Amino acid sequence: MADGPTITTIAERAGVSIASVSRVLNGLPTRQETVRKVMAAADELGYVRNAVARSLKSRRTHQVAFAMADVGNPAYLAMLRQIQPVLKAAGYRLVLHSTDAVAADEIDVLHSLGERYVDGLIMSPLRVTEQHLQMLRAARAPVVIIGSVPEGTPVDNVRADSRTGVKLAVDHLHALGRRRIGMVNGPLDTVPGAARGAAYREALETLGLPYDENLVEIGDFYRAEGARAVAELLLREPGVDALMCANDLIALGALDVLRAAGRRVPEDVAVVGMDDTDLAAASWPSLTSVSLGSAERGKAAAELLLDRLQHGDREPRLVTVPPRLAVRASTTGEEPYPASRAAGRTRADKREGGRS
Amino acid sequence: MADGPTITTIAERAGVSIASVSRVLNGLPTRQETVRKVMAAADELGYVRNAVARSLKSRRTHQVAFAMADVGNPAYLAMLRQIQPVLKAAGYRLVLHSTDAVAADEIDVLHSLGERYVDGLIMSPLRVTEQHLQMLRAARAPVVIIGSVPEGTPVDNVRADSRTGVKLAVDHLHALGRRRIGMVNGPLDTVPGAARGAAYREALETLGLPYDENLVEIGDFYRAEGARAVAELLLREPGVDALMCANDLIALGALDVLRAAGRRVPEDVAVVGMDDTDLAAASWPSLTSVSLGSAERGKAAAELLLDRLQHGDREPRLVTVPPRLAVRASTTGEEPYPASRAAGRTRADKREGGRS
DNA sequence: TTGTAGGCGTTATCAC
DNA sequence: GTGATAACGCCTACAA
Repeated sequence: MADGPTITTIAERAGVSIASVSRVLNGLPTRQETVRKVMAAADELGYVRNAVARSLKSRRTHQVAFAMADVGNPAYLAMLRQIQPVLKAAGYRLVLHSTDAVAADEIDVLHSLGERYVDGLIMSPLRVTEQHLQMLRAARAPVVIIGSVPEGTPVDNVRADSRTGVKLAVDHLHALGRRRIGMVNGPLDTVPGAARGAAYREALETLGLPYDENLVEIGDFYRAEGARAVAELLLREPGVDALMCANDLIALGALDVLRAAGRRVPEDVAVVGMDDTDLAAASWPSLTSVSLGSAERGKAAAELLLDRLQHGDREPRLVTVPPRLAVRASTTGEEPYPASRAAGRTRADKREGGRS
Repeated sequence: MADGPTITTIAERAGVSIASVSRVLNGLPTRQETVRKVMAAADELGYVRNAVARSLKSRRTHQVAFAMADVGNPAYLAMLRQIQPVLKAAGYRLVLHSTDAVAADEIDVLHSLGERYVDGLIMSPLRVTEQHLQMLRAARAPVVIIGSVPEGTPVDNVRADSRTGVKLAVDHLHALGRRRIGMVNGPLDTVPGAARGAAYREALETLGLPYDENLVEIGDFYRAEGARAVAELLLREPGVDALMCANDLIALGALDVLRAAGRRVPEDVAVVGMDDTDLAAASWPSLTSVSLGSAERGKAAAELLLDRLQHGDREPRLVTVPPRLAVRASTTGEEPYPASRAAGRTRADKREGGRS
């Protein structure tokens, strides 16, 4: 762990100036003989460029930050999985920030952009406050926001469409003949909770189904809470024949309770989750789930940022990623495993694999 | 996105020298009046320290890298989840490397330590080659290896104990009265495959059970492969009453096949997985699984690295993390959900939560 | 207490 | 082609 060699060390050893060393190292036109001497010296010394000094001079760090609420959340993980290779391919390193869903931490990250340790930032904030917007307008480096941001904010923006997503699910249930479609939501004061609740109501309306308060239960975005909520809903509305759950964990809780209550899924009650996490494919019955395109959003965000890093100031762009319904057994009754194994590994299968 | 202010800008504005600015910014003894002027100027200009310039001078980046094979693998994710907060609390940023299980990429990361863009590295290599060891000996920054490394290698080392892990599981099955305990393993030419296979044999021996080749089936570490392997094993040995699976995905495949074959779990066949991933708690029946302590290993690695960053050269340390058996319904038949919901949220529940 | 000046390792602009 | 030399932004003797 001795102090590494610098271009000065090489210059001395090769008997040339540091300018020549730098030129050789950067492939600028140089006499053949000089090139040889420098390369030889560099090799012998095991020289490696100092990235910090480089950055100071070039004003580029070749690092990009990704800030999200929680590393463990599968939705963010899906984004990360897409962002990483895109950045890597373009020669950027990834700096990871976990903000623990604390707004102050997000502001902090935005502020730290001024330290110039990264060339840009991808951020997926829990909600966008006025303070966020202020910081975004003053940001010292390009930012891509995954989420929604008011028009006119000078950042690229990637959005999901949970409204259409909920509609896809409700339509699917309706097409299967379900007419008493319940909703198990998370808190209404969260952005997704509010959006999904409204979308549910809207979807019913479009289908000409009545909106019935008794069919709606609010809990939190956890499995145990989902279970509790469904238990109460069943008690109040035994006739419910389908459940639209605001995320996969809630849906797993629903499966727990339905099983315990002796209701068959999907014969008696069909269940749909949301986010299409790995858990959806692992549960039994496997869970039909609305994908909001986390992976696609991550990829789009990374590409937007890279583009912006090259073409300094173009107009901010908005990308909206369409949702997709991943149909599985909890609505159709058809299990993909092990029957379809001839068709090759599933996506979740490959993802989870590895010699851990 | 105009060029940010520097200490020079502040110095001019405050009418003092850059040295004074630096002193104020670093809290060194300075006259009150000067402090005021500098702070005022800094505030008005929205000054933020340039981390790159700082690093060049101080030779510290306050960044640490974590290199693993695949961001999507739950075992690595569990490590990441622990590493992140430890580093953050100590004021370090996290740079993430995904090596895609390619040895050359790992060597690359080791080499890039010479660029000095991080102060240290935590690496979980797929396997440790001679080239790895060479690079490790020549590493230009402290490294912690999660995995096994020969004695004498000058790096801190954190290990799992899959041998004891398998023994825990086999003992558990034996205690439940199972005597025809099969094993579904991954390829024997992988490190975990070999270790787990040997441990299985050893565990049987200790219990005085015969080792029967017919009870062992080799596939790969994926769900569909696990299903295939179990299907063949069932055909060959219908009397099998327990399955030790080399990871959770294989175990999920086992559940699929057993269900399709009309075998009850655990009444007819008990199933144990390995790694104790989130999937184990999501499946039905929920999966008893051997935790190899990914989370603990991550935490230990981060702490070792931080310690090393403070106390430059102490002796390399070795930490071995004990395995733990997470008992669930696939062996005991007792489902934690929703019965135990009064007991509060489970670990997996909290982990997965969030307003995605 | 404060300012001047040198250096961290590179890159880039000059003359030569 | 090549070699001094001046930045990049910050920290820190050392001198005043």
